[in-house]
Amino acid sequence: MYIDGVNLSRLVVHEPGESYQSQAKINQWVEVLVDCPGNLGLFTYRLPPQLEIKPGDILTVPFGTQQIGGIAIRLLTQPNSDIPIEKIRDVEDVVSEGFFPVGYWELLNKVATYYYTPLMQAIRVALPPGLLGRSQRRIRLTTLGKQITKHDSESNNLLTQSLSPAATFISSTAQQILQLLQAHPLGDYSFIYLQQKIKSAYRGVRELKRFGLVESYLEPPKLTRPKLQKAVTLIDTIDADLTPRQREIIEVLRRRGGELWHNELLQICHTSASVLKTLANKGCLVIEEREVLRAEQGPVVSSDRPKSLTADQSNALAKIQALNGYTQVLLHGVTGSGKTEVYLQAIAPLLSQGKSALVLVPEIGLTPQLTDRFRARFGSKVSVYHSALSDGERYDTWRQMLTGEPQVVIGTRSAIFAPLPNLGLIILDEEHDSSFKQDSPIPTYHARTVAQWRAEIENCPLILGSATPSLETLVSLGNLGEENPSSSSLYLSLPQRINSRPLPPVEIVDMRRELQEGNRSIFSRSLQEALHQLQERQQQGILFIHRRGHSTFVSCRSCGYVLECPHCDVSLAYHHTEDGAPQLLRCHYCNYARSHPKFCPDCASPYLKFFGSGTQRVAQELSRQFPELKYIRFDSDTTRNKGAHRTLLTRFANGEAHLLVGTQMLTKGLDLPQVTLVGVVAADGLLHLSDYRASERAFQTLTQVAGRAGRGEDPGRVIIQTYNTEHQVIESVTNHDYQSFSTAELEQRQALDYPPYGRLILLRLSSLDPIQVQNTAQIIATKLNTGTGWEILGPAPASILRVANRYRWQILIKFAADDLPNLPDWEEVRSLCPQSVSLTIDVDPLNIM
DNA sequence: AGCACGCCGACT
DNA sequence: GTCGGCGTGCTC
Repeated sequence: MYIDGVNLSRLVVHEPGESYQSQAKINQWVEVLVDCPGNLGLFTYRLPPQLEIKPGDILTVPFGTQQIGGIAIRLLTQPNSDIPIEKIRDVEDVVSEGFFPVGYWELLNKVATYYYTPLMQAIRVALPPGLLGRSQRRIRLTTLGKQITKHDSESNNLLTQSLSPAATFISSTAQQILQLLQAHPLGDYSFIYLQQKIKSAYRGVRELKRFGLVESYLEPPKLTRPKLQKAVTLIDTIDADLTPRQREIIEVLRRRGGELWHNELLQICHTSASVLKTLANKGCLVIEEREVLRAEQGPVVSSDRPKSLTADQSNALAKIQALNGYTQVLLHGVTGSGKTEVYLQAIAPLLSQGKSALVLVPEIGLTPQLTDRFRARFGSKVSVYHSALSDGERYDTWRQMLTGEPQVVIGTRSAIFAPLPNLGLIILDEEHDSSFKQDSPIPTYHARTVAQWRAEIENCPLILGSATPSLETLVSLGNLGEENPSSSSLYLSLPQRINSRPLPPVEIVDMRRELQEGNRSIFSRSLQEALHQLQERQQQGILFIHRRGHSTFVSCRSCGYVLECPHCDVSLAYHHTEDGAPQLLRCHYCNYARSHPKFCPDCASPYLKFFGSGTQRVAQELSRQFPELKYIRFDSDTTRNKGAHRTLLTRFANGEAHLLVGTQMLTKGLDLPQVTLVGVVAADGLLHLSDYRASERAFQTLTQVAGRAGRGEDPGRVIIQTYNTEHQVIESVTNHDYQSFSTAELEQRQALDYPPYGRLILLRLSSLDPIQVQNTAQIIATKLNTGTGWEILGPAPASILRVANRYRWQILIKFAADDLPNLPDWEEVRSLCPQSVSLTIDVDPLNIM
């Protein structure tokens, strides 16, 4: 971990002592890990007598001219002698007493060390947003500043002359600022904003301040706080002297159980707050603020009971329940084999033992079905935690976890840091999914890796579930054949679908032959026939397309000009919004959008044509060829709004459409029993990606999407269209043969020392200056080449050199997985970067394009 | 990150 | 000589 001067890698938050009361008087100082990007280690603060602090508490402290967040690390009986005592300032406030248990702190330290991230950054991912505050300097007009008119300041005919003899004129900078502030309804902007908007605003503001036209003030940090609501509680009083109206209210309150929310009571009794206040003053009831939880409201689901298990499922469950302490379990179950039921039944006994369980899923929005099933089984013990929640919801759910009530938390990757004190089990569902890896910002952690550490620290089992396990997981289990009781890993297999349903047969269609034989449609004859059949029999299916949008690019037929994003080196994709709405071209990298030009910007020809086939294009083609067929588009364009996934899936489940047309999202754990047909429009986009993981990803995606077919009563059928029928991945997918795929792929990885046999660290460099990044990349690579124990690949420009106007280069460091070499000194590497070049160290990168 | 200070080139 | 740019260092 790089933090100047202080080695924080073994930093320990002292456990909250029992003899806390007596300590409070002695410990007048506290060392604080402060939330400032410079990472300066620990700062000492004085503890004002009215505050009580335990190590691990989240604080607000003064820092320079501002107030910022920090974590109390340890209490001191006397301050460090090397800082002058008069420099020590008082802690401002305690934000949260949610202390970190010892094991949790160890986990965060491990994340910081392994991912070469300042500890504070690791803490940031673990905390809900809005706990670590930061004050902001703002500038506002004074009463005088509001009175001064534009004309006054421009003509320098001043009012100001009467204010200050020095004020002979106002500089143009100051005038601009004044005008900007006067345009604002409240005459109030943040200092930062003014600085961005107007050059050298700092001097202008100082000038205006001298004239008394503006003032600057420090806005205290905006923190997420518990939501409070007034509650009314009945106090049993014998004969109070009450009016009939007051008696009536007391009676209502008594009938409702003696407790109601203040506003509820007002509404029921059609009365006013003053009446309640009077009653409170008479001692008949108490009005107090109470904390209410802002938790995401799940839909009402009818409760269910444990289902009976197949022989494989019960075997797996028995093995899991026999576990004692940390074990990594791979639950390798084919699509539709009932992994979720195993999870549910593994969790149930834990809850009654007073323990909690953590369930991680790739993307929560995509799996309303999964959360519904958990809610049906465990009711209100289930809470959901992910970044799409509002800050308040996240904060409250987080605080609720700290209570230690036995519960089930379902969440996305950041939920691996859920502060559950008594964890009995961690489950990663669809563990192969790449969304468990964070690309940016740092720490670039993988939830699976962190889950392994956490399970080890908490000494509880970790279940990794997948139909297509990642090669990392497969290899980390060691030799699968043998049962090794002393080993801390376990392989469990569910090779059969539930109710003995067969895996769907997979048909490969050679699109080259289709073309040769005169079919120029994007649908092969086989798929066309299947779609007709779907319509005739009123069955349902899924059509998988590798990319969203309408077409991959737009180009001119006359001169070949391709419309590109002005900020990135990619072509713009055409997005069809609605009929009649303006046509949009959009960049998938920076979200730049422009209207579709009528004429070629280069040669003015009106013949602009769309190429490639995204979801929209396929959907259009469907409407043309199958006008009777009803479909629902399911991709990130149509599911952007909150709850859209659920709505679309419900509509599909209600039989409102024959087809679900969509992208990657369709592969992630959808359980739609009525789906009989799965079509893959073109597998080729998946097969030909230029990184070493392309095959693995293609195999996983195709197997998963194929696995959506035939999960119900009716048998399924899968049609995959490709120009590359001989590809090894295609063959493995056709035969549902994970074994042959993994064996072949692992051989290749081993030959090239790629993960899981070797390890990678990717240095990503970016800058607005194309020359400077390239040079820096070269300098760093040269420097790294002088070291030993690793291999350097690159420097190379990123496959899309420019994104959002930043030029990107990268260097890949490859080394053996088992013996950790003396890795380069990152501080030294960082020091080779000029100010304008930013460097990110991505440990175990998944995305190296 | 902010926000100082302090050094240097381009003007009055 | 001052103004206004920006590079450097500090924050308990």
